[in-house]
Amino acid sequence: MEYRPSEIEPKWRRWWQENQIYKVSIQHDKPKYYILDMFPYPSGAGLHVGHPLGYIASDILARYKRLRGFNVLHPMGYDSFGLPAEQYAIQTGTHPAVTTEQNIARYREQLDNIGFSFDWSREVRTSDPAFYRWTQWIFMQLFEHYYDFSADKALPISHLKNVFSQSGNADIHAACDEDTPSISAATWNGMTDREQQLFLLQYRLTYPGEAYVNWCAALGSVLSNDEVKDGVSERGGHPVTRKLMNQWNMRITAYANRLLEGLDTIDWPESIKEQQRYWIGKSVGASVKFAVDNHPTACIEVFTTRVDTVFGATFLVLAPEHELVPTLTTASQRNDIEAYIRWVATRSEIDRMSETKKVTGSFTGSYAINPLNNERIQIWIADYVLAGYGTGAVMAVPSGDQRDWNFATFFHLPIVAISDAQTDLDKGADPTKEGRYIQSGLINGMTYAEAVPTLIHWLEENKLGKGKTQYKLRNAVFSRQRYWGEPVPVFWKDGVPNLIAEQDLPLLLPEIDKYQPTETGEPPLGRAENWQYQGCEYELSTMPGWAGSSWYFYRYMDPNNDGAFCSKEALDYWQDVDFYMGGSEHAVGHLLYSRFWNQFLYDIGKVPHREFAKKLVNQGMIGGRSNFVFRAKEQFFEEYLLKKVLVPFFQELGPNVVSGASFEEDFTYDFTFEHANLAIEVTSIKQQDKINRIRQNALAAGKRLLVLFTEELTDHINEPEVAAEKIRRALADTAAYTANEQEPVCSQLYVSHNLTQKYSADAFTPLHVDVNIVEADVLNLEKARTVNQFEQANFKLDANGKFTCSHELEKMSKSKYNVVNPDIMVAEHGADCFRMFEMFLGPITDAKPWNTQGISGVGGFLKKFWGLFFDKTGQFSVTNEEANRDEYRILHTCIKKVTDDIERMSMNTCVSHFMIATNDLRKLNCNKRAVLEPLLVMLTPFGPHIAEELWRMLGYHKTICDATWPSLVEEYLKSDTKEYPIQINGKLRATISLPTDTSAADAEAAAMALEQVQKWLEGSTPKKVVFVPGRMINIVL
RNA sequence: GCCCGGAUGGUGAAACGGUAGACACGAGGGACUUAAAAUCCCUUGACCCUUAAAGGUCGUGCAGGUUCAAGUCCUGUUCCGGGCACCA
Repeated sequence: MEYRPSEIEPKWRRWWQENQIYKVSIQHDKPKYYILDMFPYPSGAGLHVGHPLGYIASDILARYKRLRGFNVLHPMGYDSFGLPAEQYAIQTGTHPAVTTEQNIARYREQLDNIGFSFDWSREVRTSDPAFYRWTQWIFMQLFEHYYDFSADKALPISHLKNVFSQSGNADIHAACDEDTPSISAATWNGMTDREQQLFLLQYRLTYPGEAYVNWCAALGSVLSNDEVKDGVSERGGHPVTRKLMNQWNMRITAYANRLLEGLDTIDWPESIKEQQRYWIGKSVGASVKFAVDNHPTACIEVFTTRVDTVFGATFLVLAPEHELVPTLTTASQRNDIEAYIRWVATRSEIDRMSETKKVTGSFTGSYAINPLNNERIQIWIADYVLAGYGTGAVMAVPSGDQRDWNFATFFHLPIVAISDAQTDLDKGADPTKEGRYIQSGLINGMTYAEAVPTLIHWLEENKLGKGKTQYKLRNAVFSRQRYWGEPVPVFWKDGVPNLIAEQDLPLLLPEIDKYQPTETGEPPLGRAENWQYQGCEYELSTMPGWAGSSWYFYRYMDPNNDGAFCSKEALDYWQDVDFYMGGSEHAVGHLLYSRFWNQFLYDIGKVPHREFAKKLVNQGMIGGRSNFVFRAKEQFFEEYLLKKVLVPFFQELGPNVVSGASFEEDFTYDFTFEHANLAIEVTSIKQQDKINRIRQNALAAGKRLLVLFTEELTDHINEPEVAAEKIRRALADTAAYTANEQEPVCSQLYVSHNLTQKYSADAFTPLHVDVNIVEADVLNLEKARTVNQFEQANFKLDANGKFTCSHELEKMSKSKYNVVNPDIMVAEHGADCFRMFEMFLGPITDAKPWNTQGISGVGGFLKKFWGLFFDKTGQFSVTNEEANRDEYRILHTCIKKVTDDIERMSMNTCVSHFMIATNDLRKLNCNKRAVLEPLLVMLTPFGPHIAEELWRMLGYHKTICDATWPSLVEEYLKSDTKEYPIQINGKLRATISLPTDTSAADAEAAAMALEQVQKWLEGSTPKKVVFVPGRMINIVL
């Protein structure tokens, strides 16, 4: 029986579905394993071959874990709120829900084709009210909580109210707005309810506040930074202004430290963790207050991460915008300072950012007092200090900071060494933390670790500073002025936001007439009629894309629960994600925000772990690989004529044939036969104007003219004698003008890429060709003929009868004709082949271009594997005979390698191991159940369809998905002998077969006895012989 | 400028510090066939030497180092990709 994936694959997919093979439920007698893929946004373009890369890898892991006895949760769903559907709605009026539904149907069809083991009964969609009801519910919990630094967790607002009424906010150590005033209990108790509510907003974990946004009036929307290019919108080029808007925010900064520390507890790629660390941007340091000489009330506060270098601070630098600058500028310096400030004002942000070499600055004339040593140091301003960051002032330590060193050197300011480990201070700064401090007052002789706490203690004692931690992380804007998102469950009363009652959830997205902002600039929800809560206005903004994706992984555990986002029972069993697969582009968006929400849900006792995903793997992106065909230009035909057709004429007629200096001159001819007074012109039949002109030209010059159409040359491209014959006839003829009377068949000629080198580069136009009609850079002519582009084309094939294309790596995009739909791959090669091929491409984490070159190798493997189960006549033939040692060795080698490699997600090498085992077993003609059956079980995660089919043939009636992963018997891997490599000075010179238990002395003796070794020894005695048992022998001369 | 990756045959790639290039594609040669397809077998890093057998030199971006032994570890450097941008 032949292997026919197109027959067996749909059959088993149907059977799996009908028998609910992938439906999972809580099973307390089995360990759980939760494997999650980042869910896709269902875009209109459908799935391309880049998407399934991660899905296939996680599916292999899921099926593998199931075979190993785990109860595997492996769900899929859709992040179905999003901008593209809304933009389509604005253009066409189609409700985004409709578009989304269609796109989801298409995604589902494509996903189903690949044979994934998703439990579709658990599908979630973020735009489903049954889902977003709980997104809204979590929002409400955030609103009802604040972050208490003393408890180091979120606590209910009601607790905060109690404390306020007892003792004000003096003793509350909580995350709140920067400018929150201190209040006493009396003040709090004296407030009206409205005043109290407004005051509490400064503490809530989600709160409305003013924020600057990129407002584009023409598009009626807020744009992200990268949608704004050069001050105008990327789409349409409309003006964009900074607009202050009332926006909901998430107080993620409250969790900055926990988000940072949590990174150390999870097995995520280091690069993702680094990006998150950088984003959070924790700097531990100290603030130091500098008094100013002659200005008793002024005080300059700086933040430094290197307080240990304070004795090396030889000047201060303020941002030009710093509020103290006018005060500190002395009369004599005023002109300079003002000129400098004016100059800075003319410089754009870009100028300021790109300038890194030139040192600029200006001295204010004032001096600060270093509080540690009472030295008078100059106060400068410079544009490298930013007003918006920290305090807008830095202490400059030229011996420890290169930028400060540059500044000091340029302006001849003092450079003071502070550590005995600093070197080469005349050449540059040395930021070392090694050594012991010198010229550093109270920390002289100390190490870094001793100096920092000493200094901070001293600063705090003298009230001249304190230890301080800063974060770069800002609170996250949560509002979007859009329609297609979750409504915020808030109504406004008296300028105070209030939550709607929990039993009124979900707050449904209202129907509106148009998906654009209102005429008054309110979000689209402002168009909804009679959309009010108890007579009050609802919040009109919606939630951002990351709202639903910040917690969806819990919904899969209990997708249909309408009493909770997830039941306690489900959470107790499934706990958290064991393995999360997705793209690294979500490094700080989704992956940071979902960690934040999870930490919060943990604080309020709703989820069991601080981190929701133990392990994360990023799959690499798949780029497009474009193919090009080469269309012949006129120059090609001229060169062709010269090389292929005119050669015999040269031999016959010698120098009487002349070719035009440049083929494209209007007033010379392509070729001339002087003796016969005949000119030849090569051109397209479409160039009637040109033909007429040349014809008149020839007439006037008294020359006879032969016009060869490129199209007729194309018709007979492989028969140069046709054209040659024509020239011969023209030479013998007397007619003044000759051209073809027949209409040529072909209009264009395409030349195989490997032939194009014989011609000049100008002879062709490279054109994108749809990669779906190209196999391994060879154009499939049959398919090509059905494409418009090639309807009237002729193809010049290479010597092997093939038409080759060139290739280039580009982004995968429709316009480049390099988008590959997985459906096509599945239709052509089968889902199992497609799955294994994607894995065979290389390590899962590597970015790589899509290239189907090589897929035939995987197809060939599957055929061979299938063939192991059949005899020569095509009859299914598997025997129950006992397997021999060689056969078992092949099997168990494969078990070991595949098991190890799946565990470390090295799917590409797994495929290789299957190939090796199959090749080896074929050589032995092994068709024994004892070997083939375990091998088949191992193949199941990779090729589930072929595995299920052969499993039935082996006589089983239940699915192979519940078979048992074979266990390794080490005994079979042992062999009696080992082929030892023998190295001389580390270079391989010979090999020798020795028993595995050979002693070092015996091995050495055996090696030394070898003729090849003796040759290298030349009678001398080796200095040393290294013997690594089971590895190698190295003889050192 | 800073941070993080990467660099191995014609191609995708393998390789616990221990026989570099497994496995596969492509290419070349051969078998089967009336022929083609399919299938199977052999060769395939570069170079040198040789009738052959065999042998040698070089080789994992480049230059050093550690080691009996380096694609792998260390230092420096070049190029490519990604991220961030004067963040104190």
